[in-house]
Amino acid sequence: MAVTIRDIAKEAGVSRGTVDRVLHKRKGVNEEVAKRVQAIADEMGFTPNLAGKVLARRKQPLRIGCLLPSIGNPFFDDVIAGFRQAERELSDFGVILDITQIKSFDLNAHLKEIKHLEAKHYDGVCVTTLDVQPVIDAIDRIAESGTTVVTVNTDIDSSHRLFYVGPDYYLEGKTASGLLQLCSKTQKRVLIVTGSFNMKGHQERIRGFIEGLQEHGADYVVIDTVESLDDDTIGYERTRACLEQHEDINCIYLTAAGVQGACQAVKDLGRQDSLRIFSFDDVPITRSLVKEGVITFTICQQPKRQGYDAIQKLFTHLMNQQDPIVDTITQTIIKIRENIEE
Amino acid sequence: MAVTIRDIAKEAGVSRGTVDRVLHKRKGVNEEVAKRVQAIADEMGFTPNLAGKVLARRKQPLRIGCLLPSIGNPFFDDVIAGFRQAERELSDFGVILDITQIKSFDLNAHLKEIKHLEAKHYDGVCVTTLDVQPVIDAIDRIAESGTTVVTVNTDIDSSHRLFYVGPDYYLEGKTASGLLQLCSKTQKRVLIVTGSFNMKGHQERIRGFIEGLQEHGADYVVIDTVESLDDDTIGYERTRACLEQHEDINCIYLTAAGVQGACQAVKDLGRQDSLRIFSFDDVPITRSLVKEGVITFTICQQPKRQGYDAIQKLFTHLMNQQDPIVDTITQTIIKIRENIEE
DNA sequence: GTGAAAGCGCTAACAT
DNA sequence: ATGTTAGCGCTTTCAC
Repeated sequence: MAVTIRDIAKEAGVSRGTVDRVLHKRKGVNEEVAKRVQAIADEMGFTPNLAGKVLARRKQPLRIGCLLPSIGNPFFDDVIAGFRQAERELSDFGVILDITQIKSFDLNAHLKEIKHLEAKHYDGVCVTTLDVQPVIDAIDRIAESGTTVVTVNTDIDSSHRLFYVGPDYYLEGKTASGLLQLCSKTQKRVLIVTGSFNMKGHQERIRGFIEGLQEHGADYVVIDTVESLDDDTIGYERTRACLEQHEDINCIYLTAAGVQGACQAVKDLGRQDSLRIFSFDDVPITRSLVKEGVITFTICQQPKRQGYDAIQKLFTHLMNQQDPIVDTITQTIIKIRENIEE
Repeated sequence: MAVTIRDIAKEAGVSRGTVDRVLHKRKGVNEEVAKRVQAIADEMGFTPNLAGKVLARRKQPLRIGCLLPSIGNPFFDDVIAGFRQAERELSDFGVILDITQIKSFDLNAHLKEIKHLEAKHYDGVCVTTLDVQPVIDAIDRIAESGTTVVTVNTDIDSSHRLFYVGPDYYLEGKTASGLLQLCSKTQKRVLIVTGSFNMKGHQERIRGFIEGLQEHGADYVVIDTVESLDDDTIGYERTRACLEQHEDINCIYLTAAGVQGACQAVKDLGRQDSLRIFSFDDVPITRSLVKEGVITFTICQQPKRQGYDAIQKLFTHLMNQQDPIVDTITQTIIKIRENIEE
């Protein structure tokens, strides 16, 4: 049977109240006594019982605020599903989630919502946001106010976020390069359609891809790299223009959204049989294009797990089951027609 | 704030004890009263609080017995890791796991250990065992004695197991066929090295593979299908014999263990560059062969998740948070050199 | 057949 | 500075 606060109290010859004070490093305890109690607790291998803790502080629910740039971006549906599952499982433990969704990557929108988060004084905060200085400053302010901050899906360069849960974008790119190498014998003539040159994740996917090809000693040439700005119309036009100009392109590497547009250009030009197309993530549009056989591989990052794990880990931390705090890098998942869901 | 037993009691004008009796369908309650209380509970949307339950029944820990044919089979290390993680997370809730490991697939060993499981009268039991009639009967006996039985990794054809957590072996095979199709242009001349014709999982992997090739309209021929009996020496000899006899084999499909032996034969004959090798699972030997570039793809099934989810779901059920009971089919994960761990 | 009370481990408010 | 107590939601025991 596990050690309880009672056991420690008896062993130390003090009351449970005192033990509680010591364990929470609250003051108002004689130093001698505190030391002795702590020593006994350590020695007996005390770990507080979660059920007991939860029940005791049930009137003050644990409030967690989330922020996602998810409006209009179906990728985040799965992250939210993960949030919701964690919330359901933790609802008996008094956890309440507030999810704020904003549209895309507008700096001011992010700053404004982060201000709101700060004002709400959450116990914990879980965000996907922009990795730029003003945002970092705003985040750090929240952290300093006593709220635990964690990042999901996209990390920010802040010493104050407790941990990150998300993919390794570089590895995703490298994995794409490995697959291309396996399924093509001839020279690879690649068109890269990226989302934005300003998005670190997109850039990392390109870097991993290129460096992977180089490590393989692959015979490749990048014909062009264009931005879709995550927009189908732009994706369509730029892809089409490139394909028309370069008859010999045999691979399209799509690092972000705009997939539907790019693939439509391929179809309109009747080139789908002479092209290997790589994309990222498993959203309705990529899924159906994979099933159609237009996209060969789509490389995924366990978005639901990201949401779920981020909240679970945050909860665990807030209940101070102090395990070592490490980032969680989700797996790089290769999906083809056969192993994509449904 | 969530509805509690107290709320119901007050609303119904009875004591908490009575409400508890009704909710547990224990007798000793006037039928009229029972009906009314139940109606009120339903109406108010009562769901019992996990923390409260756990704490109340803390003197009788929840005992779960596990059985795995894992001795000498590193695959199960991850399943066990999943068990252990779940056990750690649930230890505050009074969960205790007993893991029994046996060597391989000897019928009598399985029967003997299942007898032991029965004698222990666990609250729940989680097994990987043989899908044959004597075992099924033994399992059903446990289930009828009031213990909840679930299967992990390999299902059994028993109406009494509550749910199954594990892979879809057929889909794994199909995924392999899809990959082969993608990375080979010429006629596929395949050697199948399976574990045992008696193992349903291995057979399903073959069936999925073949049917997948057929659906693709692939140009293929299965040169031979041999058993390794999960043994490296046998795997070596039979693979070598086949390869020597058939110079034109260009693909080896390894459905089970014996991988090291088979690959050694390939190496000894200097054929690794002219062969695509597919294997299953991410164990030390497949992992190192993938990294070496000998195995191209290894197709995995989230073994750690299997162990973790099986215990978590079992726990949830035993605490009668009655969600709908469905099997959990783990994902089919493609690993290549780039995205395999480490 | 039903109510009342104790207790699981912990925290917080109150008392000394 | 320390001890005592009530109470979180639930189960169980005991009393009526």
